[in-house]
Amino acid sequence: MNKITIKDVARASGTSVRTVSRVINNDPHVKEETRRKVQEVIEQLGYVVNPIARSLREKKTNMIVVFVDRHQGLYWGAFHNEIIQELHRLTRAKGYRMMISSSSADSFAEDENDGFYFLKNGLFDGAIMFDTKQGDQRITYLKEHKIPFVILGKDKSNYDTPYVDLDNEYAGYLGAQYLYERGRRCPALLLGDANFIVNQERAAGFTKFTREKGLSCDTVYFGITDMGSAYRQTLKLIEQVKELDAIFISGDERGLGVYRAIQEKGLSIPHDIAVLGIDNVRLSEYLYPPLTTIDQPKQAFSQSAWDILVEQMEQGSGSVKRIILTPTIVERQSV
Amino acid sequence: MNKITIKDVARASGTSVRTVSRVINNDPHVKEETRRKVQEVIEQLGYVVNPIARSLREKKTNMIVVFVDRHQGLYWGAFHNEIIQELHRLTRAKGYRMMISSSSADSFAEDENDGFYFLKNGLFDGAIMFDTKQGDQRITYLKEHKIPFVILGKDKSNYDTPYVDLDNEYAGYLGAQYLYERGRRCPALLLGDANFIVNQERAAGFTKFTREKGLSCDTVYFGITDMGSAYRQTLKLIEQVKELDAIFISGDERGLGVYRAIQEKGLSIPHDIAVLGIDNVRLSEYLYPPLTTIDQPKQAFSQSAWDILVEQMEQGSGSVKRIILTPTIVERQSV
DNA sequence: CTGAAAGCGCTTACAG
DNA sequence: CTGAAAGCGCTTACAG
Repeated sequence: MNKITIKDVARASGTSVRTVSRVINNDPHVKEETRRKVQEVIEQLGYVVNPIARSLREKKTNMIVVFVDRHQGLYWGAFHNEIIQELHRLTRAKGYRMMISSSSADSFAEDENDGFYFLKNGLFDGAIMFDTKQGDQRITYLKEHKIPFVILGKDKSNYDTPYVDLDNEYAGYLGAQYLYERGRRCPALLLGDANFIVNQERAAGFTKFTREKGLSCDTVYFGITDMGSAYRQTLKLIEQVKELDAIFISGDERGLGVYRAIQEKGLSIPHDIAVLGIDNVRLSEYLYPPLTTIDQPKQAFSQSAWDILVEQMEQGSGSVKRIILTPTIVERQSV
Repeated sequence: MNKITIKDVARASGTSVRTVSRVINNDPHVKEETRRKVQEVIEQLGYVVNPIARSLREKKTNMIVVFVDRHQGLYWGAFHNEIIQELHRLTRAKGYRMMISSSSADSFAEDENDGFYFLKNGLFDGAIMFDTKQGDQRITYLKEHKIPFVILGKDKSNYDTPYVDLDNEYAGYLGAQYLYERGRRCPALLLGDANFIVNQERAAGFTKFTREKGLSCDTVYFGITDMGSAYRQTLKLIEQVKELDAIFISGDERGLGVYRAIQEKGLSIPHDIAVLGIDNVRLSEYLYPPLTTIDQPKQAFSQSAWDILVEQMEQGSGSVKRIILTPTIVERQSV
């Protein structure tokens, strides 16, 4: 641990703490000669400012958190990964630092261990939240305490929370429609945890379309949270529903499970059963056959979220903004 | 931002700051009545301790970082993901908090934006480092400043750095041997960045075996850092080397690329070309056919690293420990 | 069992 | 252009 403080620098350079602070912070009101002298000493002593002391004083840490929840035992998947990468770039460019911590809608209140704890105490200037749930208490907290934040996802419980999200209902609708136009009449939709808003919306859009067309096959399955359950559910579906001709899987990574099940049964994609994903992560392209999927524009997602957050942090709240991105299909060879 | 401080609590409860501090920290020397009173006020005011002030005073933050470097544009893959998950569990159980930040061997020195910056200034009590390189300057820094750390990987430049690593040379050897025993005589090894020690070792082990057996096919390719390059390299290999009968791919995720290339060429796994991975992450099981791979014991990895780190943080340096884990093969159906 | 006070390492009105 | 001093919110010898 470094022990040299601003005081040591002041002493060694024959100036005062105030002056050293000035040069550290690039205040122009310092004589060139003094500045050089101080800088020399800083170099020599290997002084670095203590961000903790600075934060205590400034009430600002220049750090933001992104919260992720656990998914099927893992903290995040390929989609989170790509967003986080983008966010990293963005925050750095603005002189902020970003950390990742885990936090869950369910445990935030009492759990001193939930990463949300940090936020309560001002360790961060703002937060980006993945994986919020219906009626998420954390959102209430953030709003009450006027802490800058933005949700990656949707908030149905409040009108005045900033978020950026895919139009998930449309994604469900679009997927069903795309499959239908390609002649599929008996699609099944596989979805994650029913408590996440995103899944409810995708289900709604999907069902909306199948009802419009009066399809008798319009089953949606929740709780498909990982490759394993996708695999097992697909196997079961193949055995039980004779007319099955398409699987619409929420989350391309989980698509691996459905691919394996179909291929193991000696069936062919897309000839016997078409597969359509949602996400368009890097691996989607390397499934065989390459996966046709609904794109979530990762770049736009990150950029929008960051813009919304920065605005709050730098000019106080202001007007709250919500951004809804429209999904598009990336055609490859699985449908 | 919360504005209630320990002073407010003291005033409102008719006690002193000292006493409030005592109850916050569960000091037994407080009259039961006083404690209750204080706790009531804390509840009522919604007071939470400010960890920044506490850290400044205590010179200890109870936070640790895990550093990850960028890989082919992404910050981490499935393997990192699983380790990080374990680490999360472990740190929480001990009352520490863990954050993830990005840092690279190349940019740490000047780059104020490199996550390593935090460490220099005492924001963390210790560090867990992924992705160190040969002659990594960060290690020198950590040692000089006596900051607790542990490497997930190896350090060839120093004798006295704590790390936990897979026996990567043996992993390379074992893979070649396994393939050989199953009748494969012309394997190719696909590896990531040649600057990472792990890749050099795997190459060495592989070559050691092929030389022992006098195989004429013993090519190793570096720079296969993602699914895309694995895909392209495999395609090229199939076209150019007629006898090719096995691909040994470092990193199961990249295996997706080799699978696609082989299947696209109308070849069959393992009949025409066997595929062997290293990692054993969750998705390995869902490739089709399920991937035979060399296991990295994630649980042992995390537990060992954590133990080493905690020991340093809690009882000062002490003796430095290095742990080498022995890889084993997980047989599935791709060889 | 309880309190007054110093100090952790900074920044910033306020003077000069 | 430069400095002495207060204060950010805690913890902890030191007294009592």
